[in-house]
Amino acid sequence: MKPRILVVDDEPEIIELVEFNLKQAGYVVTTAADGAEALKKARSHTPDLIVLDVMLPEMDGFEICKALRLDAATAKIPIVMLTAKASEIDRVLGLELGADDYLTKPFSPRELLLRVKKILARFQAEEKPKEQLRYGDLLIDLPRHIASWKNKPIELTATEFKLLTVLAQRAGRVQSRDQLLRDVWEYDSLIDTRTVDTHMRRLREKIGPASKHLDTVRGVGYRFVE
Amino acid sequence: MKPRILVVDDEPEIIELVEFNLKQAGYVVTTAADGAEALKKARSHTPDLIVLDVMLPEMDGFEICKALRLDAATAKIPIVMLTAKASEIDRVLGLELGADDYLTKPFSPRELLLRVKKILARFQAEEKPKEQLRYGDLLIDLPRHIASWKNKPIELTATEFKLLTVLAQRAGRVQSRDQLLRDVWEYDSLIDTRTVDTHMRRLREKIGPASKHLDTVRGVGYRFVE
DNA sequence: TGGAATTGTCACCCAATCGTCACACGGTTG
DNA sequence: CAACCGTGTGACGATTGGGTGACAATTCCA
Repeated sequence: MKPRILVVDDEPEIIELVEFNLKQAGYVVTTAADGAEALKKARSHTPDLIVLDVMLPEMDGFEICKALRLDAATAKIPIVMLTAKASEIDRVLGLELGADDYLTKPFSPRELLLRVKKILARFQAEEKPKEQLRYGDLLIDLPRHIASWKNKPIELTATEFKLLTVLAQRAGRVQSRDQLLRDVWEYDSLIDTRTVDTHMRRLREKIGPASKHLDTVRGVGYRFVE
Repeated sequence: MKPRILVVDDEPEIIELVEFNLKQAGYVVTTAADGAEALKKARSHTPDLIVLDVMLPEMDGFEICKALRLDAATAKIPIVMLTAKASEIDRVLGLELGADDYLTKPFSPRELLLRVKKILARFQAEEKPKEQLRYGDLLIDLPRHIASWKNKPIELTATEFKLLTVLAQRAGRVQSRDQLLRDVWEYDSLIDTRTVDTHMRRLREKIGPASKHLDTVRGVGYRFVE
């Protein structure tokens, strides 16, 4: 699963440069041009890391950083700040803002990649994602990529498995179709299709009795219930 | 409601000084002289903030800090560290320990008060948009998209749920029909319909006894009362 | 290369849900 | 006391959202 990175900058050239290099390196990149957009996307996409320029119109990087830290949904996302002045560094890394790393402009793409990689490694090591999810007779084994019901394996395709996994990992919480399209399909969806529904149907067929875990919440999305 | 502060130090004079000043400033103060006592009181009192000396016999401040962070019951309590050496500051504030602020000894009471006040303000601001709303026996769980009365789930449609949510989030304040149309239906219309009324009726029917929370304010709109 | 498996999209259908209306009710006003 | 206004209520037709089957495109794999 590729790490997702949100890049926040108002200068299109910088965005392009950063986006290109990060994508090249195998990350999934979203971008935002201002504070409001950044906060919104940080909330909805829950990226694994945020690259944040200090110099922004309206709401500056400091404020965005603070706002991100205050929201439980985004508080733990590591932040790399892009700053023009060396004098800002203390503030950036300090208590008040708590960014996780910084780069002074101009910076080399290689350098950025190094930092990003380092930080992601640190944070990934920190949180050990569960390798197995068990709900009653349903067992989902992430590394083996196997789901089973009463110890009998269920044949699932890659997409179906991922869909089930994403839902199970957020057990209890309703996931909108948009969210699922993003997290399972890595679309930046604006399109309206029945794709999610169809896959839910196939998934339900295949997992048979275990489909009691898969709730439809009309008008909202789907939910995995325990 | 006065914020509660736990002060941990082994020197009686310091304790006395700090306690006096904090009480003077309107805080409720508890004290602890060693690590074991500190952890115990942090657990049982769940203070809003902890003032923690680094230099302690047996278990030092670093260890206490770590222990506090590891226990879910105390992990989120902000900590102000008292430290003798400037060289320790990095470690205190760093990822490993994650204290929220520090003071180097000797410090002035005024300074301590300032820090405490600042941090408490920050954490109060953090009172984020809640994920759950509870009013007596009525529970509204936003991410799960479930409302329940005395732990028994209430079947609500998407619109009804949103209506209830919007009213509950603005509990106490009257919402006009126009406001509700905007916030729940995302209409920008000035049209005059009985839509809101009808949905209020359906909502009241479904939530049964909990409808005592839903007031009609004649000529104005509706209000959620606690 | 060719057949099988997988995937995304579409058209259709049905039930749940929604918005609206006509009317009933009750408090308010003159 | 009667007209009036605002809200509650019951009913109904329209709309919507999601399940379903089918199909073509794509990928996979031998």
